[in-house]
Amino acid sequence: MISSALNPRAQQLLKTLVESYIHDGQPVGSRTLARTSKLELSPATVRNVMSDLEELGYIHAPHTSAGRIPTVQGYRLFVDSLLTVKKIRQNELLTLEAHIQGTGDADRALTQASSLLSEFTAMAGVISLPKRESRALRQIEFLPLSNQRVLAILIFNEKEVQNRVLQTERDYSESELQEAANYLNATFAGKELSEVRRSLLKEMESDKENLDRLMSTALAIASQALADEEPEDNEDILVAGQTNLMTYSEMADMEKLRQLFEAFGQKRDILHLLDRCMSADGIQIYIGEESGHEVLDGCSVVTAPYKVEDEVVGVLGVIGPTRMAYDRVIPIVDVTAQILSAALKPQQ
Amino acid sequence: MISSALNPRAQQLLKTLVESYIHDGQPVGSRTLARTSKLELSPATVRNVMSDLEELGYIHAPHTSAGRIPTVQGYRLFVDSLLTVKKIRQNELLTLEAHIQGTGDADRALTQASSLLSEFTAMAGVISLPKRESRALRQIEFLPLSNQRVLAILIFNEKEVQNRVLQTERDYSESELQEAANYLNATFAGKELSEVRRSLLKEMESDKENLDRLMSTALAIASQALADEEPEDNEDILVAGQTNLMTYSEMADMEKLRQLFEAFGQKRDILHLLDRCMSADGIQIYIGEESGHEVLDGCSVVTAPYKVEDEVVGVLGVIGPTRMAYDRVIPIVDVTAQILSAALKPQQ
DNA sequence: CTTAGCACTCCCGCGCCGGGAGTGCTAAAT
DNA sequence: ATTTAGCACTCCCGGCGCGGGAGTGCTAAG
Repeated sequence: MISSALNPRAQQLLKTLVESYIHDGQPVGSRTLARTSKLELSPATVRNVMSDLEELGYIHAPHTSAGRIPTVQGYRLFVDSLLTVKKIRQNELLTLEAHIQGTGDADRALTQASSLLSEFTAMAGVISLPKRESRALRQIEFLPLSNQRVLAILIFNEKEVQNRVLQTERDYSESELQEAANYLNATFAGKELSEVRRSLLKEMESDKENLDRLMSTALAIASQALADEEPEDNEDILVAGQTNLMTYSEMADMEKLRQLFEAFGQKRDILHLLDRCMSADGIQIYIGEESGHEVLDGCSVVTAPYKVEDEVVGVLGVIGPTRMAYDRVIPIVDVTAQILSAALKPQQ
Repeated sequence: MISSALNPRAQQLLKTLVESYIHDGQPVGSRTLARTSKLELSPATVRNVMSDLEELGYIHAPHTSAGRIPTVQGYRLFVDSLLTVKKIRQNELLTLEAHIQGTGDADRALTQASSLLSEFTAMAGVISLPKRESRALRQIEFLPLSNQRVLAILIFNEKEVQNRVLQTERDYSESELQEAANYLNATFAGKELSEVRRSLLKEMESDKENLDRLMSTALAIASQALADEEPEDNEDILVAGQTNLMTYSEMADMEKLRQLFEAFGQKRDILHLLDRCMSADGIQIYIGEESGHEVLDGCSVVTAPYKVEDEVVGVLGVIGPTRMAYDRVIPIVDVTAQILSAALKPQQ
């Protein structure tokens, strides 16, 4: 038995083993490993080291007489301290800049990011939509519809528009609504949404009796229009290139793949995972079971948060088989996050 | 050789054969067929008939000594003139009504329709979004943004809201925009979009010189705001439950399935197919290669158009393996289309 | 501690074989 | 003339055994 801290030679061998397995997907034996690693060792020596590595849980053999493949723990050690990441390719960098930074449209930038991630890695690209916290109400409009319904249009910040149909207790005339809107705009424009809600409530509480008709109308409708922020809508993700995953032999199990795709569709699980990555402020990697989600068994997730004005607002990344080219994927995810952050910087 | 019109007995046998194959997915032999069909015939007689059916191209044997399976032509004859469709199940009917008709929201009704189609058939549900032709402009609003950009909000019909960011030649003040909007609303509200565009152009042409500042502002911005209708946006489809397809053994070919999913993602091909179904005004079925799209090889598509005010505005349907329970699927698609049509009827 | 040698294990592809299912043909029966 | 029984034949499919190859663990020598 050997001390559980690995000596440099064992590390080097583990590194080459993982690289070799990632490269061609087959268990690596002592002979190949002896040849591939720069160390001048005989297969027999290598075998001894491999035996130790197995005992420590970094690699394991699928059966008695096959080579070894990395365990999750092995991958973990590999990405944490053995990996030498490559530089991102020049043309990839240029394409990312052109397609993400180029467009002024934030939504489009997100879509592009996810889609380019999937394209460059040949796996699935994911991105969580930015949480928009400080939404200043800029303007509010009401339009009467038939049957006691009112269309409310809310405009936030620069150019975010939201509209919803309200069911009201009676029909309102156009001018009535116009007045209400005018009042609300005068009172609340430029204020934070949460603040608006608060003062709205206060106002309704306090002056209950001596409200004039106009104000009571305005408040009644406004409170409904601003009621609960749509709960799920901003909790959302974009997935691109999921079909890429179908080309990997390790994803051949149709039923497991189905469940994975299902998870992409439901978005819930994936979203939770991405949310967890928000806290860390660099590259975050979940290998296989580490994610804690059954469906991601056999998959790894590489993510990086992206920021607006130095505050993390979302996460992007890729999902693919555990056996992925981390040395290429990591810089791609990293750079994409940076470029996206730059692209989302509010104009001047 | 037998006359190419099938005698009743051959038809009956073909019918039972297809039913049997659809039911358990295995080539049907003469013995089973003789037993299953209500006709009192010996396997030998059945074999003779089967031989004829094969010669006519309705069935074929995967290899010398397996039973027969229907060809595309066989399926075609089956659905065209042999099939006896079942009644839709009561609980399915109720669920459809509750979830599609129940909600007042048109968008939600479409999503529900597609998703219920997939749920009830255990295949993929598709629906093409309704083409909205007569879009009366109801109101138009402008808001100034930074850097010579203007946010235009267009409201159509009842409650359709659209917004776009315009790049203008100079900055406009809020009041300037307000005036322009007022003018436009007064002039064009309630008119057809196409008509608005036409008179807008005419006005710009004719009075070029003696326009006052207000009108020229209004026209300049409006022409841009209404410029080209977003070209692709309404050309869209919803797909639900594609993962269902992964459970069918006939979809086991991963690469083909990948291409199919890719087609769902691109939407182009599927959309074209659905568009073709718009013309027919009842159930439309494409079996296997009949669709003309390579990716749909081995798949069948069952569609029905849905209407608003007696005019076809879209198509819904399901996509699944050619070997599907047509007798159950057809009424489901049919009824769903009817319920959706009813649900989309403009209120009162 | 490293290495050569060696016996051993296990997978994998291959060919073989026998059973089962279903066919087509022929000749007899209706 | 159609239907049917009988029969030989074909083909798939699963199981089996076999040999080769790859890789291991152990032992003993360097």
